Amino acid sequence: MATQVPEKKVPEKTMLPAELLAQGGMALSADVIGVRCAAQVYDLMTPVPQGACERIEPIHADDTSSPALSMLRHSAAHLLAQAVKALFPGAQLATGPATEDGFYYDIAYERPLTSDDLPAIEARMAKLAAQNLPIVRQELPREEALRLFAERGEPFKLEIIQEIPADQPITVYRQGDFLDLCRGPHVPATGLLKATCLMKISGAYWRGNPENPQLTRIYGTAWFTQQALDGYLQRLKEAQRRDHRLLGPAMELFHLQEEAPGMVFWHERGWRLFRIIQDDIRRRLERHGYAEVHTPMLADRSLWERSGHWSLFQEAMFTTASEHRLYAVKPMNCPCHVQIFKQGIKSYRDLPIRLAEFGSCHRNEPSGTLHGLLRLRAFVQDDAHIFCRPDQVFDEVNAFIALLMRVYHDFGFDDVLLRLATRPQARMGDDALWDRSEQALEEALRAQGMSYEVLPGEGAFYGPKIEFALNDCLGRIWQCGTIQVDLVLPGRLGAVYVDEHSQKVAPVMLHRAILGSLERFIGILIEHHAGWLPLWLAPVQAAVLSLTERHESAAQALCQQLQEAGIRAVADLRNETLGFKIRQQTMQKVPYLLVLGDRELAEGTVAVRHAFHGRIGTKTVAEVLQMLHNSPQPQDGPQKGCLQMENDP
RNA sequence: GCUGGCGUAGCUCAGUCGGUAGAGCGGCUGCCUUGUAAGCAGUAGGUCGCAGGUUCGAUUCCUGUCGCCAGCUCCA
Repeated sequence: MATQVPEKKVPEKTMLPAELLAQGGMALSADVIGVRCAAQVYDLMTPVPQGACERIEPIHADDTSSPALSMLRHSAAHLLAQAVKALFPGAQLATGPATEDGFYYDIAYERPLTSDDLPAIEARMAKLAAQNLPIVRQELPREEALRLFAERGEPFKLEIIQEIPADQPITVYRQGDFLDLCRGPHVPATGLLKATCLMKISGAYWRGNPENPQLTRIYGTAWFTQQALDGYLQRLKEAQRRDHRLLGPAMELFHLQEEAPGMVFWHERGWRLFRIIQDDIRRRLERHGYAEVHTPMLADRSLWERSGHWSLFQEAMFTTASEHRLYAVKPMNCPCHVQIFKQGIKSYRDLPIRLAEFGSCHRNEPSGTLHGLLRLRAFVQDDAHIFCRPDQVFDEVNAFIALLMRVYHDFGFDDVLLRLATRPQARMGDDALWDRSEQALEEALRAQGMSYEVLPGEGAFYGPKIEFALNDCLGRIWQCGTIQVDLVLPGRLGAVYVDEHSQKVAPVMLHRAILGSLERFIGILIEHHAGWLPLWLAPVQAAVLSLTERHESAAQALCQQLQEAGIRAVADLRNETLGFKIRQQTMQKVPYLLVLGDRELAEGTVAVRHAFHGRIGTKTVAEVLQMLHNSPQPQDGPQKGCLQMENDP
């Protein structure tokens, strides 16, 4: 971008926030830590350009808005750095920003810092906070700044200074004998940083590039009050309680073990859940004009060479050899689906052709990236490839988004992150087709009334895509659904159809998945519902509990009656107290507990308890069946939404 | 894959400054016959992740390796 010569004849008139506040008739009370001015936050040390905004608003030291917290946390990062420099004088500071709910600082030191070092650092931080050191801002000439940080042995800071555009001032913030390069804003004194604690320590590369030296990253969090900090720590604990890696085995759904890293052992209940989900998706796909197929798990290396996977994806593919031929275990289903498309001659009138597969894929992911069900080496995708004409892309994408949102809604997700990834620098296919494809995706998003984020340059080399992502319990974002335009693969693999002019042309191919991987989706589902799956998904919907040995046969009979009525029921006939059985079934998140004792046998009823909501009352078996059958089913049909059970008791 | 941490009974974890280990829960047996989130007693479980090294002796110290956890990078 060409920059005009800055018309900096007279330096712009500026005023400190305190003056501005006074001008506006507002006194600068002791708890004011900054001001908000035209959506911009200024700290008390930074002059505000006059005329920057009409109205300024003080920010108080109990503000819960994210700019105010960011300011606090950014200062907390400095406090951390100050403590580290005091304890480990040779440490070199890289960067230390505020994050979504805390802050970190990347530090290089002669030895890696470990979690054993944290208590000492934390203690020093508390001491520095107690001293209530004023935080002072200072603008420096570039040479002066370079000299200062060279003197202090901060090579990373020098690198950063050199990248600051020449027309931007260089500012440093000081507190006591500590000084850091920083554009601010910061709170006025370290005394505000009392509700601060260090969380964890890990590695990070300088500038996120693995070629660069690895630094120690220390994470912490900071809040304005101890109460807010405690609340945050409490929320973290809650989130951990939802962790699918703990809940899954506790609910007897699955386990993982080291002989099969990144691969799941599904137990009966988990596999039942898997099948319920698979059947639900299968039913919807049938209604939406998809044809389900099934393709080989292994294919000869030559197919992957033709598809381009061998050159781009080889690292991630498992291979196996037989009779002097090398096979790769499929990491994706697309090349195989193209092979099905290629059988016979296709007319433009045949399109779109939608081939779906619950494709079992293997990818040799780096060991460090594996994470419960959310990141595996073997997983099943609800994959499909739509072969269509360029003019059909919009309709297909439009229909897909509607289908996907319907599915997410039925599974209890209404908060979906949508991202449109557009053409990268390195790409294949001509620009006219890219224009048309990106436009089709964007128009479909608008037609569906979706808000989305554009990620410029993040598209695949073969085409633009829309990603649909969900959050897990720790706020991490996991991509599930996707729809990707592929302008390249059909051509590479020689797939064609005959158009209305009798010409053979390559179809556009849309890769699309709703759940992404069924395994990952189940992991997110468990966390989202904290294990309390909607009734239609619960692997066991009801447990019949016998009170004593006298009630065993009646319990067994009731269980069978429920099963015959299509309810997934088990009988708990163990010689244990009722309280014990209720506790165990509750921990396994079995939604309905049906108790049979003398009273119920005499009355011909059953005592119903909902594991989450508690006692419901006594009902006849007919009433129980009616209640279970009337509970909401997934839609994409005439029925209503899902039974929601959001939290634990 | 990289950096750091961790790996002890089925699970959660304690412990050994180097002398082959212990608790709670769970399991089993018996008692109890149970009324809405853990009844009582007894009892059996362990090559202390795996492989080397140091040592009279290693679960403990060292090295390597595998796995797990957090983050980085990558990704459904």
